Amino acid sequence: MPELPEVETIRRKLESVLTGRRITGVMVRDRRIVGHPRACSLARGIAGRRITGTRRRGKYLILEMDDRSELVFHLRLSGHLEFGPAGQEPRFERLRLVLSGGKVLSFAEPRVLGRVYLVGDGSRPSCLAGMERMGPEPIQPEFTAEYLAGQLRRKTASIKSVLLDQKVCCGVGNIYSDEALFRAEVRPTRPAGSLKPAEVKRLALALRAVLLDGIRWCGTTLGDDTYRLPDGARGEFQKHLRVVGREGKPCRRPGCGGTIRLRRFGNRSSRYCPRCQR
DNA sequence: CTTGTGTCCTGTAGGC
DNA sequence: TGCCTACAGGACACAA
Repeated sequence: MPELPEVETIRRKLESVLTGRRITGVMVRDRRIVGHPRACSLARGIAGRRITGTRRRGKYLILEMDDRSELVFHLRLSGHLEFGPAGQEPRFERLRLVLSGGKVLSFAEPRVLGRVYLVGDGSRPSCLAGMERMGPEPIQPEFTAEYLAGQLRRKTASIKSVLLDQKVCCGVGNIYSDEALFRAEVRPTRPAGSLKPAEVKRLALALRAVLLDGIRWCGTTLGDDTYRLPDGARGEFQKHLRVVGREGKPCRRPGCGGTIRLRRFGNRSSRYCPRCQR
């Protein structure tokens, strides 16, 4: 699932190949993926524009246009962006941008949960309010142990669900929250407000470290599903996961001897080592 | 405000 | 073989 490291990897790959290219054609193949404005307005609005750069905010990927408008993608669970020559469009393609130089950027999304938005200079549609309210990037210096402690204070919800709250730490999803909690030796079911200062500090550092590792290894491609780089390549971070995808296997911490457990609470699954996460 | 639950979506895996 | 159900889960609406 595309989380911060996956979206950042996609952004870095697209930055070099998209910047300077003009959008010569737009094909909305499924209008349900257009979040704002209407499909026809979005198509009209970006046709003929030149892409001047890319940005990322949390799990949102933003293409900057020469008229200061922005094309904003959210890949949700199964969305991916594919860049390549015309004529090689992927399965489940929902939006196609035909680009100068004979290239195509395809937004493919089997589950139709992902969205694309066109945001004009200054205008802020209410459907993107979530992006406006988003907390700091966990890989930026302002994401400190003190900040995190303030966010966790007096909260009774599980630390796992608080980590998934984009207002607290944006870009974190199910995979990287489990991995960060393992590295910090904190059990996902712990009430957020019950973490001791040392645990909060470990968690802030672990979040940062695991997200940077994820970027370093170009994201996580589990099995054959979903996440790929824009050229179809796989990420490599799945080789370095310590709990995700390791249910029933021995804990990797030297001398631990525990077995990684899978537990469902709320309506999502968590993996953790019951021996070293307390 | 906080917290938990349901909903959107559809392909795929697994059971029988 | 083929049908059916559970599951994957990010964001948000909504209820308590």
